[in-house]
Amino acid sequence: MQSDQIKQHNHENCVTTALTQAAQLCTERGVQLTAIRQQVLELIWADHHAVKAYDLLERIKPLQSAAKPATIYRALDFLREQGFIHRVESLNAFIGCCDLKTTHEQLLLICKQCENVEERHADLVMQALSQELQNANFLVHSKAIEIHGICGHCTQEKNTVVSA
Amino acid sequence: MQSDQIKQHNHENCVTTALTQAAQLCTERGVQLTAIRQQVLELIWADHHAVKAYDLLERIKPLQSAAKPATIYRALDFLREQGFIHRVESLNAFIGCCDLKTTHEQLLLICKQCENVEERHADLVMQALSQELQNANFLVHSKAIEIHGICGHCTQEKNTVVSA
DNA sequence: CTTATAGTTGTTACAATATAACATATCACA
DNA sequence: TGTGATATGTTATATTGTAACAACTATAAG
Repeated sequence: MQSDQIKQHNHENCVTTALTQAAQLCTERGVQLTAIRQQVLELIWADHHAVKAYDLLERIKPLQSAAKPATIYRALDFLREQGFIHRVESLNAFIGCCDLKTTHEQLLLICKQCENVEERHADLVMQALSQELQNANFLVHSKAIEIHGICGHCTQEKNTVVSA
Repeated sequence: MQSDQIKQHNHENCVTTALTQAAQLCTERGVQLTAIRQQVLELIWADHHAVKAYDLLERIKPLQSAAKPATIYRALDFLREQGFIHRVESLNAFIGCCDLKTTHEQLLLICKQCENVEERHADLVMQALSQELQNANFLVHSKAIEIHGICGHCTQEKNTVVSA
């Protein structure tokens, strides 16, 4: 409902771009973007919400009537390995990665109200974080940085107050 | 095994401090640190690893033979509400909070090898993050910042290299 | 004291999330 | 066209977490 107002972007672009880039990267890497994998990726990109594995399972059944949990989890594993999606740890859910070209470890802003998940590079945060980890002599394998709250669009809806 | 070497601190202090402070805060707040809740908190503080709910269930059974999943999850809910423990989202597990006095949202460094979880304030990171969130006009409710990798102690064990 | 009430725990059942293991099918290239 | 690697089908089960309602306990007001 209110999430429609948030889509001030042409979401078709997101989907098309994501799928095109994924297909291209798979070719480059010599891995297979099979029908199932592509369908799962498309379903994840249906909107900017995080999607749960069993929801994906329900949604893919019209296309893949034999689909079982393993079907979905395997596709998700593949898509994650290839860096096409993120797992949102604090939601047990998955979102499409907006930026297949550059880095992968980003800030996720998760709106409790419209449920949209926004990915941000947040270079300064990442820089400070790298420094901190270096100080700690900690060798990073992966990062999960997930912030829950209310996004700008949703606060504006209620308050009609725009801060700077 | 190797985690023993990491304990270059007297862990008794951690436990005692945590339990004493928790008891005191409960009194101040007029909430009850019941036997079950205290036992769960103690079990969580057994070491600096994140503990899973069903492991806690097994461990508490000698003390509370009637314990069921709900027993544990209720205690965990209470301890979290009071800020005595953190949930580690990316592990579906729980750790004791080292700092009951000040802020709560800290950096968690999770070692894949010794499985210790270190909590860090990382003020500069948090500062940069606050700025980023303000820029995004995002109203924070909670943060999960979890870094997986190899901790300083474990890398030293292998390499005998100490960086600065 | 005693009794009302909020808070806590007991108990059963089940929902939601995820993986293991092995059989079968398909792809991609020699 | 056969062969090894990759992907999928299938069954079963492990793991994590909640719902709902009954029974008990602490506490504090009368």
